[in-house]
Amino acid sequence: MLTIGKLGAEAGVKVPTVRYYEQIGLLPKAERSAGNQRLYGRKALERLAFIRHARDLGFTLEAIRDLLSLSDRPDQSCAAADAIAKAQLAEVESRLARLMSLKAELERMVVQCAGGRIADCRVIEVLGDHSLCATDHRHPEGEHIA
Amino acid sequence: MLTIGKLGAEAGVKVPTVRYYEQIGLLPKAERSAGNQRLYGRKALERLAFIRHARDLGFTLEAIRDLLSLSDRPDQSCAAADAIAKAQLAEVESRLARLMSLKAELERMVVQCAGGRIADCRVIEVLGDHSLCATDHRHPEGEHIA
DNA sequence: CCTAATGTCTCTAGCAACTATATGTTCAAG
DNA sequence: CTTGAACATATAGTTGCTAGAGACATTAGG
Repeated sequence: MLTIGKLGAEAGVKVPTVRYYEQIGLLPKAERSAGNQRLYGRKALERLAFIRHARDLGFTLEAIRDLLSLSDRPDQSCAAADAIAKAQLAEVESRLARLMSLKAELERMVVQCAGGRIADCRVIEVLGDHSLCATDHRHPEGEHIA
Repeated sequence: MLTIGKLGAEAGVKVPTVRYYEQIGLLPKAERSAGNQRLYGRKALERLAFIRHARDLGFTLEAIRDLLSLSDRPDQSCAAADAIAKAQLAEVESRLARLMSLKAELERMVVQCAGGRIADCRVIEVLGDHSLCATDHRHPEGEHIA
């Protein structure tokens, strides 16, 4: 049996985060020792590693909640899990596309800064006037990049 | 003079967000009409557009605060603005790199899902076992992608 | 066996950057 | 002159944690 600290270290998750996951119901309530400390077995470690890994991949906790509830019922079709992963992939792709154009714009901003005065600063100038953009970053619905 | 709604529409920023920016001091306190409604001129619109655009580029409000205070004193060197933009560029590049490897992994996850049962689901399997990753996404310091 | 250090417990509050909700006031159109 | 949209304030909620306070548990050293 692992204490919360060992568990966190094994899974690469901080202790308060583990408690937080329990609090919001992503992890089941842990067994307790005689002295009221949380104790975890191998199953909890696997579940936490799953969560950690999915977070790394950019899944939201809500998506992870869905994936976990799917994997808790292993005899159903994998279509739902596939759909979640595909949605995640689509989101990653769109973030990628946006970031690439941002990178291009930032590079344009940065090149010409050779110590001039602010008044001539390309950075400030570009930021002040959207029409100088090469690409169009308008968002459909208040969506901002993270 | 524009009311807050027109201003927001012009700049592509929602009304509560404009008020929020005023509250945290990114925008100066607006003039008020006889009936206590905020009124904005062209300068405020430009400042808001600047903020909006910088947010689109992924700058934090703190970075934007710095950029704004730089542009308020236009006779200094543009080195500081350049540094902020370069830091932003570096961050964008690192996000890009991570996202590209995530994309690859998600694609690997998704391909093999042809309606099998959850028990054999590649999505769940890959998420459950980090060792199946082609690439290594471990973070140096608890840093998670947004 | 005792002590000191570390680890754990709960609870609350804070972070970014907004967004939503509730309740009330002002303004412009018909 | 009335109605309804747009405005005002204030508070609380969102996501995914992180940090702090103050008290109890456990473990390693002497």
